[in-house]
Amino acid sequence: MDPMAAEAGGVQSVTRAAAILRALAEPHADGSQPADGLALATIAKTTGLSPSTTHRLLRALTGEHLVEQDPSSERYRLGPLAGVLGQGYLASAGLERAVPILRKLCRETDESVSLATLHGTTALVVLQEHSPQPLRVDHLAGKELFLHASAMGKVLLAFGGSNAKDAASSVGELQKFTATTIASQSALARELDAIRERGWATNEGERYDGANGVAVPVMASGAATTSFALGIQGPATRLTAERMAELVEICRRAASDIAALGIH
Amino acid sequence: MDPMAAEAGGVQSVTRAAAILRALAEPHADGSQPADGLALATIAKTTGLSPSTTHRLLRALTGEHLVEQDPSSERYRLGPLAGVLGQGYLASAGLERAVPILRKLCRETDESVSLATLHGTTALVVLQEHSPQPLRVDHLAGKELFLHASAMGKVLLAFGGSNAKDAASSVGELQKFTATTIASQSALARELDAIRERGWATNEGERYDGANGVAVPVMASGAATTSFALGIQGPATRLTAERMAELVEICRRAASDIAALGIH
DNA sequence: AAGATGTATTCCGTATGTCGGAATACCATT
DNA sequence: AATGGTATTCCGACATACGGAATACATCTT
Repeated sequence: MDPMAAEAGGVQSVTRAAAILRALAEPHADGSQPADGLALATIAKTTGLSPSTTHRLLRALTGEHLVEQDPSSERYRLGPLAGVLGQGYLASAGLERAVPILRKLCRETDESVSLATLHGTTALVVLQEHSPQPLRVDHLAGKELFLHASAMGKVLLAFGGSNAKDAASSVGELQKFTATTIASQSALARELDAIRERGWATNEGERYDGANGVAVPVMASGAATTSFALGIQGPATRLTAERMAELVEICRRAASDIAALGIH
Repeated sequence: MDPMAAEAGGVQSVTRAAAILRALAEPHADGSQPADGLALATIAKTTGLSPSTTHRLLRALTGEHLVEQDPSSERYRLGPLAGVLGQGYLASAGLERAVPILRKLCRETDESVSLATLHGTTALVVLQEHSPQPLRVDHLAGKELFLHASAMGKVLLAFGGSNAKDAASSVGELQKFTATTIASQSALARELDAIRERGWATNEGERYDGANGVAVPVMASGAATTSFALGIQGPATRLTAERMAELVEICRRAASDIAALGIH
């Protein structure tokens, strides 16, 4: 039906169900608040499905506990099986074993630490340890970051396996957030080359003013590519360019510890 | 096809996909190890689907990043979208806001603390804070506990809304794990009545010898039923019957703080 | 090395399960 | 009471997904 449906895949009823799940997982969209629960009509609109199809799929998903419906408000939200799958992902990717390493790095640096992986055209935060300090920069695990406007994203592009130009163009349009956001393909490609050269990336207020970060790839020794990046985030006041350069070493050590775990 | 298919629900292709996801999420089954990744044949066998159907569904799921396939071993495991959904569940249920409360309770008691909800015929651990002590009892978040052999499970049964007998019979067969495991419906029903009476439950080695626990319901003031239980777990040496009785009060306070958040 | 299992993967005609418009039921407003 | 906006159910037509069998591939066997 949808002119630009086509997509890759096999069973296009699973695809639709996945679209519904995605819609339920993201609170963003048009900037609305947490707004616990989505109405059927809302889901139908955002997924582009007919209300009756949406309802049928939701029934099936509810039966599987992937979705649950609030008895009073009739709104839908993700169900407990989604929670099980989330933990299952961490376990099956071997990521749980990385938690202690992140925690240690967090304690040693007193800043927020996170691990991200390439997910489609975004960097997905899969693990996160919060800085104990009151002023800090947090990504919630599960959050998707822009590849061109985050240290971890740029690392993933630089060490993703394709050359700088292809990687840069794979991101698509480069949304401009702040004065320092990289805005052109060519500038991004140059930045990626530099990152690959020295082995790490920084982000100085490219997404949010005052929020900096430094990231390194998680690579098995000898490997040339990776799909995980380890990063430290914090306020620009503490995470100055000099401090970030200092932190690279300890960060790199933690990354190689993680790589040694055989993360997938 | 399957004689006992029927099931509730609408779209029975989503049901099958969910079965596959469940299979990938659980490492248990016939006691096999972590065994990162499942082979197509294994998935087909455990779900009872034909290999070609399984493959088609897996293709669709892979396209949606709900599943990913290891390039070398060709085995399947859960993908990053599963991680996103897991976090989305916590967020949409409002559970993230409960984390600080669990953490506080954990610090105050020095024991592992967890929050569980009713999921089908099991108690699903949705949040968990680990005791800092080396000897401790941990449930991993995402783990499913037996309702009749855990303090949190018994609380969920006792305050789930149905009367003691119905609740007791809804569990089905009562698997016997240790000498203290409740083994008969009638004994369970009596226990549930007692729990409802005094407002909290304990578990003294009913699942694992030497592992005790105490749990209270998370109920909005005035409400009579709940679907969440807050529990403390620890070794029997530290968590004696007396100590558990003492902990009930602080535990109950934490539970009412959580209830005040408007958890769903 | 050539064969022989065990995989995952693709093909393709059939019929089964799914689609979505329209009718209904159910609440909240006004 | 009447009304607008929900979620939900029906049902016939169609397209989609089904699964047996054929293929491709890789890893053990002899």
